[in-house]
Amino acid sequence: MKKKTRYVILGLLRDEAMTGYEIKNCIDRRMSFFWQESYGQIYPELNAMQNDGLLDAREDQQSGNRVKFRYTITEKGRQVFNDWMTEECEKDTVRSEAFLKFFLANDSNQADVIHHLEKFHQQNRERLESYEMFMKSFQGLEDMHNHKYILKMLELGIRQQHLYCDWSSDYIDELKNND
Amino acid sequence: MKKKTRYVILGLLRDEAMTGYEIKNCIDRRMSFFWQESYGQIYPELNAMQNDGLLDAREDQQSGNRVKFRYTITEKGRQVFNDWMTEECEKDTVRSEAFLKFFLANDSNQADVIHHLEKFHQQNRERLESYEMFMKSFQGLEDMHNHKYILKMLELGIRQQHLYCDWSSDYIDELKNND
DNA sequence: ATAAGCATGTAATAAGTTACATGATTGT
DNA sequence: ACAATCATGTAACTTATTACATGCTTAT
Repeated sequence: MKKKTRYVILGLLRDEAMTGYEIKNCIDRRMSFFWQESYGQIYPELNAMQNDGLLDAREDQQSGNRVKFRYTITEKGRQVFNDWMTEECEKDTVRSEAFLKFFLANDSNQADVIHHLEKFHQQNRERLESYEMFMKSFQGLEDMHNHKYILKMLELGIRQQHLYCDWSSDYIDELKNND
Repeated sequence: MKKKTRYVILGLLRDEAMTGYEIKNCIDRRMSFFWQESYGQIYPELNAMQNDGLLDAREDQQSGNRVKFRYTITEKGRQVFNDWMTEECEKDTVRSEAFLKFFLANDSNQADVIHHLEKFHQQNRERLESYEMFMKSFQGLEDMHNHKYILKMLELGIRQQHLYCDWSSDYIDELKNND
């Protein structure tokens, strides 16, 4: 898959100016169930995008000789984002080691499968809770309409987490009662 | 994520001897919702694994000067696979361009979102059908028990596809009725 | 004071895709 | 005859992760 780092950045900056660190954080906290980016992708890309005129950087001088950059999207940046929105989507790339193990297991691996299922269940419950908190943070907001698209994705994320939790918890019971 | 190519291969070869081409095919048809591998990963890895004594190759001489290799797992290969089964799972890596667009959209992209949702719905319906066919191919088999683990994953895959289809179809209706 | 989190960046390494090259077999 | 699918492999390229380096700010 072609790298999409610049579109994620552009998409997030449409709403508010952000630093590279905040961008990374936002992706990790809110988008982790369908996307990830590392600092090694984000920081060089921010510089390249500024170079291409897609972003403006506001330099926040902190005390000492350290600098902090808060980026804003330019008109050209909005254009590039909207052009990408129009393009066809490439196929997903997914790699889940847990699913791989679940799929390839046989009876000789039952104990390992139960262990991985328990971990899987716990992680998905935690993620579910964090999505529900994020969802609640929207409740009561005036400009709910502006967040319609995020909310719809969040709804899907929550339903997916429910599915994963239910499935793994039933599966654990089945395997344990089989002995 | 560390590459897992050898474990996928090992896992598939535990059940039956396969060629590299068949391995790729199997991953594409049955495991695509949580895993993918390309020929550029599979063929070099098969040679490395043979070198490491994890596989034996049976050379199927075809007419002409072409050769075809059917691989079998060795005892050492089974050991390596079982050791991996015991290891903790790394975090998933997922990249879905469609989800990214759904999440980052706003009203100015509504038409694009509807288009991508329709494509998304269609692709997921097709995938659902192919999983249901694969599921049916197990029905009536004597050794159902041996496929318990695959069936459980298939069940999850089918439920996930249902969720994606239902969600996207509702979402399309919502967006269309909003005009 | 000190730990956790905020903040930016690069270089080395690893992983993964794609295009290319080749040719056999099977079904229509 | 022709197309689709079976079949193997490599080289060039792109993408992504990780470890390292540095130092500020905020809350306890």
